[in-house]
Amino acid sequence: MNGEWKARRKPTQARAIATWDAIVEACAQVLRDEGAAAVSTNRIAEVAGVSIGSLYQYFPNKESVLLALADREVETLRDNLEALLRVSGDLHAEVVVEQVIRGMFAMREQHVLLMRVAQADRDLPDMASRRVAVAESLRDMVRRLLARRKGQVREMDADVVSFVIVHAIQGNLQAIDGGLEPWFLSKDELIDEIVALVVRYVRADPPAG
Amino acid sequence: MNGEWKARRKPTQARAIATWDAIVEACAQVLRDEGAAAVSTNRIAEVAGVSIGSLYQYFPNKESVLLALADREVETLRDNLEALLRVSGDLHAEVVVEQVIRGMFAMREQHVLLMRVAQADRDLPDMASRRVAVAESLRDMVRRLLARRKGQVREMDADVVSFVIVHAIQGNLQAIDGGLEPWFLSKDELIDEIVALVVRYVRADPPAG
Amino acid sequence: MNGEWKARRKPTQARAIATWDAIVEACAQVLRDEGAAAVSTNRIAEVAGVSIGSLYQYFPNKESVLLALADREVETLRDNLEALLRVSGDLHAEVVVEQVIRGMFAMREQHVLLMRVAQADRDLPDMASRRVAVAESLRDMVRRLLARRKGQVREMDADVVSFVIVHAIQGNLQAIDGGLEPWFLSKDELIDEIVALVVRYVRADPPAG
Amino acid sequence: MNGEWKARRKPTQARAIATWDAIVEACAQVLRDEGAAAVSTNRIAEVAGVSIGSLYQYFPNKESVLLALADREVETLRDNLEALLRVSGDLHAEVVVEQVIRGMFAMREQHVLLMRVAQADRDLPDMASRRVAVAESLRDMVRRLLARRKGQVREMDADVVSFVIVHAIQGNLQAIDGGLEPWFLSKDELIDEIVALVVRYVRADPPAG
DNA sequence: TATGAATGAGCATTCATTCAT
DNA sequence: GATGAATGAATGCTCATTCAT
Repeated sequence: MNGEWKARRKPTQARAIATWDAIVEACAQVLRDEGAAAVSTNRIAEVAGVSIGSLYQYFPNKESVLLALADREVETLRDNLEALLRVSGDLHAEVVVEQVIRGMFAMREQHVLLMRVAQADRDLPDMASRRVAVAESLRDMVRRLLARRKGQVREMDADVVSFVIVHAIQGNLQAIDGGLEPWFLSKDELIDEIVALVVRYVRADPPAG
Repeated sequence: MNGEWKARRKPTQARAIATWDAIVEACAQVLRDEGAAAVSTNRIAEVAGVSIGSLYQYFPNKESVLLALADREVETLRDNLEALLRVSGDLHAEVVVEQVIRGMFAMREQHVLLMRVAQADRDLPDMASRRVAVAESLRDMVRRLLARRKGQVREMDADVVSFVIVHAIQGNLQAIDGGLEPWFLSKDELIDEIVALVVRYVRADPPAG
Repeated sequence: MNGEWKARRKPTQARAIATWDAIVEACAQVLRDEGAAAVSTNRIAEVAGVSIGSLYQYFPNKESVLLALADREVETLRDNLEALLRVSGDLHAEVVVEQVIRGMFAMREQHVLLMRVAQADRDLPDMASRRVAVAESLRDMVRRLLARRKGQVREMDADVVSFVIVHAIQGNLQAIDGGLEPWFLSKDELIDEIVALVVRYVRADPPAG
Repeated sequence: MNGEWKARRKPTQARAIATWDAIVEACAQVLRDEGAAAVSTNRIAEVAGVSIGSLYQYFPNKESVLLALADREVETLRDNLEALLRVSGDLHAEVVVEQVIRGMFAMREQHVLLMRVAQADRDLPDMASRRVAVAESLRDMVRRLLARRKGQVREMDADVVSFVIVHAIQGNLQAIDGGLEPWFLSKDELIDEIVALVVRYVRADPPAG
């Protein structure tokens, strides 16, 4: 172990960049196809088609490769969220909520990887900040969506509500790709139900009486 | 690796049972006190005060020990849930929801262990069934609580709703003990907010018009 | 690296002792026959006819093997010195000095090993104490020899004189087995000359005038 | 490994000489500041501010760099000795002996580096010749000092005596900077005592009777 | 039945050296 | 000539598992 969890340097020469990317991508691939337990520097180098020495030229240790992968995934997650926000326009709340959830769902499928990385080394201190980054990005998106619909939703603390929503959705999505998908519930039905959960949570209360 | 994930046998003789328990407890202890990375058969045997040979007399491999521990924890989780149900009586919905969430929260704190085991070897196929067992137990509790309050809640599919509720809660609790607890939200406030989420989700809709 | 430089434990079972000894002896052999650069845990285990795992069962790291070897050599050095003292009887100073030097010389030849170990890892902090132990043992022997010949030698500080003598001899012996043996000087002539050096150093001064 | 232990060539162009020197100096620096274990071609090149490729342009392998450094140090040692001889003039024997020892001592302190190099790779065959060179230089100096004082010293074989003297001194100096400096003896006292050793060794014998 | 000595595949990491640019 | 990306053999060490006693 080493104490440095950052990549030694993000190289600038073309060939070096290719190697760097190949290593991170190989890490992704191994994690995706062979599971967290199979992630070893030797395997990564092998899959990357690169010598073990090259791997250590760019990364001071195994953890730093995982961290680099996590950063890459956080990056693309953010891009996806921006795209989602851009298209969500001024649609009605229920529609947009469904869109968001479907979006998160799609992202999840696409980013199981990130979750695996994040969990793969939960003892690794710097991984925590990546988990925070993911949560923050999602929460930020929800906050902005709600802000655009001031009239349609009840008065509430945007920070709190967005936190609860994001993690309620995450919890349900996680249940599914953790293999907990139940026989009585299709993926689409589940999404409809989560929409109901969220919409009921934020919609304006009926006038008392 | 071995292909068998079950304990070789749950022994019946008194001394053998003691040994078996000591091993599982040692596994729990190491996991709790030294972290998932420290869990090794040699360490478990050492902490259990048992020779490595004895460990392998009762368990065919490392994974089976973790599985046995998971089973033990699932068992006590179920007991805790039963207790919760017994005391929840006929309280008003909001009160009981809060109770349930606090209960789940307490259990989580108490059962971090189970979560750690469950995650510790997510590649281990048989661990999935334990995760299912946990989810099922929780869902069952929620279903029974809702059933007792037919009048206070809207018409709905108990299976679906209990699924969504359990995982919405789980997602939020997970966020907290994953270190995502945000500055703007105390644990108690979060619980209040989850109560709101659930209550709004299940409460009878106001008459249209 | 590990921080522990001691053998994990000196075993008591017969088979275990045999393994322990085989490892230390293999270390000696590699050091003697293949040089300090060839000393690796894998090579030691191989030469010992033992698996690498067994080596690490008894020694926490490479350095501790070298240290154990150093201790073994210090031990036999002490035994040799005791023997030398026992036979030196009440011989005349010059004779006994020659004997001592020949003794040290013989030991040196026999203990090149110890010197190699001691130097092999001079960065290893605990090795220093072994070097001290060697020097102390030799000095102690000289001190005792001088004490027995009070009348034949001048008045002097035994600590100081024994220190100077031991290292003067060591320096010359070292020169030889460091490959510095010169064409103009046979080993025997050198010994005679060192005898002269020491005898002249300690003999009673002629009465002034 | 390569079989060639000499520098590929000592370059003649100004810029090339600068590079060559930078590499040797960097080697010295690493050895001095970071210890023998830290000496690697990559580190040397880095400290020299030179690419690893350039290092291998001038030196066929790592050992040749150490050898070049050893040569440089032998060179300055010789210069120092010449200076010492020049100033020693016609002083009385005891005074000059003390001066010599102090001189050797100072040189040792200054040339720990050389000793470290010499020891750093004692398996390297060509390093032996550098050790010989050091010994020869010192012996030569002693021989010349004695020659100038023919009348004050006894009849003796200059080669033999100078050899014994040099290594007797070396042995004692080595003891000190090997960390064997004892509580009962200050550095100055030790030097006084070595002076006594040498003076008694070479002084004319009293007339028999 | 219990013990613990022994095994060895496997992992993270280093470093001397080469060679395309 | 200089650069530095790339190589890969080798090293220290861990840990699940077996088996003789």
